[in-house]
Amino acid sequence: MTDRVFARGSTPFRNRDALSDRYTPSELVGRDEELAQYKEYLEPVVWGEDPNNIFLYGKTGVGKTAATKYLLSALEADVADYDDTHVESVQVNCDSLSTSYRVAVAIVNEIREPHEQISESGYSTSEVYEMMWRDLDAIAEETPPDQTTIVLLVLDEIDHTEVGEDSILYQLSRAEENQNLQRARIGVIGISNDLTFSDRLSPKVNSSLCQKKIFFETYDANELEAVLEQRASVAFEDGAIESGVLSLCAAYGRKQSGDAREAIDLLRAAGDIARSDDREIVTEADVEEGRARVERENVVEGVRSLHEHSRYTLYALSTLAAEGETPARTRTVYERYELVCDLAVADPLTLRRVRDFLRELEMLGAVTLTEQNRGSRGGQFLEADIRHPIDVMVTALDGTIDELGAHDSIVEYLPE
DNA sequence: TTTCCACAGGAAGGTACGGTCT
DNA sequence: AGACCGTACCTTCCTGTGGAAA
Repeated sequence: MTDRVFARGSTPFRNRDALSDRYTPSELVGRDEELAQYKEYLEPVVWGEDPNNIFLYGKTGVGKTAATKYLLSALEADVADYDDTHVESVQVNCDSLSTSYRVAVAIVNEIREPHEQISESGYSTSEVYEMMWRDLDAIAEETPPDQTTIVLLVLDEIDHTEVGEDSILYQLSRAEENQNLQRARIGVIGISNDLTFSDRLSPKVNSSLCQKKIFFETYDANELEAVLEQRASVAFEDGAIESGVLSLCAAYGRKQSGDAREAIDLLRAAGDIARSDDREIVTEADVEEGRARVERENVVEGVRSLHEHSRYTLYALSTLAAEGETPARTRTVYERYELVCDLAVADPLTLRRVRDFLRELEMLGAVTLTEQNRGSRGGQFLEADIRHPIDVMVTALDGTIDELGAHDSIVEYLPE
């Protein structure tokens, strides 16, 4: 009777979802100045006037997206009380949308119903732009003719998109002069984690899209702790958090350049550890363990979604590490990589390509690369090493190792 | 100060693929 | 079916780099 697999035991959580990405707190802590300014810039919308284009910038996890969600939902709700104006927001995250074409497709698909979605290829760029304008205008068509329709287009992580002439940002900045829209009035809210992004824009686009700029200051230690306290008070039972836990998470967030999201993720991971241990109290030790676990999980998850040959590269480097041959220069890694390709019965790609893989793996946090320079007796080169213990790499690479067989050097690290 | 090493990584161009349109 | 489109993924070529040595 008692040997069930799942059971609810002790938990420190009251509402764990309050620590999720999707959760919008009822009040934003420590962002008073930014919110006041933001609100002022949105004011014309309340009056049914032409909206400002607004540009938010600041490091990751400092509340830009949260502030936007919070203010826009309030704005949409409050303007609904005035029957001469209708506000609607269209939100698109440009992460992984590196081309204008894809951003435009994403905007169209965001507006359209699921059964009318368009595919990500096949059209010309100008066709997609036309669809975009038509769809934006269509939002206004649905409202009574005497109503002013304002569409706020939120482009989150806008710094991931291209910026050249004819780019989507250029198109958006000229919507008015080109009379692309008949009825709808559009305001663009750009959100960037890259502080220098607006410098990359042409002066024309810059002055139009970055009409009103708001800089989101990095959270200082106090603000960060206040943010955590607020979330924790919703997420955890009273007294479930040992003193010191929050400041430890906050310190970690500070280290990640004031990133509240990282700090919150860490707090959640610590809570998860306590819960899986069937405890009601979260300790500082849980935070430490959570930190290691979060980092590992990111790597393991990341590696799974990598390109096949990128994993071969990591496999090659891991075997070198197991033999104590790291740090190893790119050339050495490449030679081992060629052996791995032999195992895989695959043609090896070029050295140039493997260099790209190594950089990619570095971004993921799986690999460290160090620049070396031995002058005229060796020149410049990179040295690579794995960033986590070999057994973590073996876990991350399990599918690949199953497929290719284990290299002698790593056999001892394989799970039973 | 100049030379030189050994590579890093940008640029350009090719191919294959999954799409749409007529 | 066949013309076109945008993109992922490669290769090839080549310029730039920074410190040790002369």
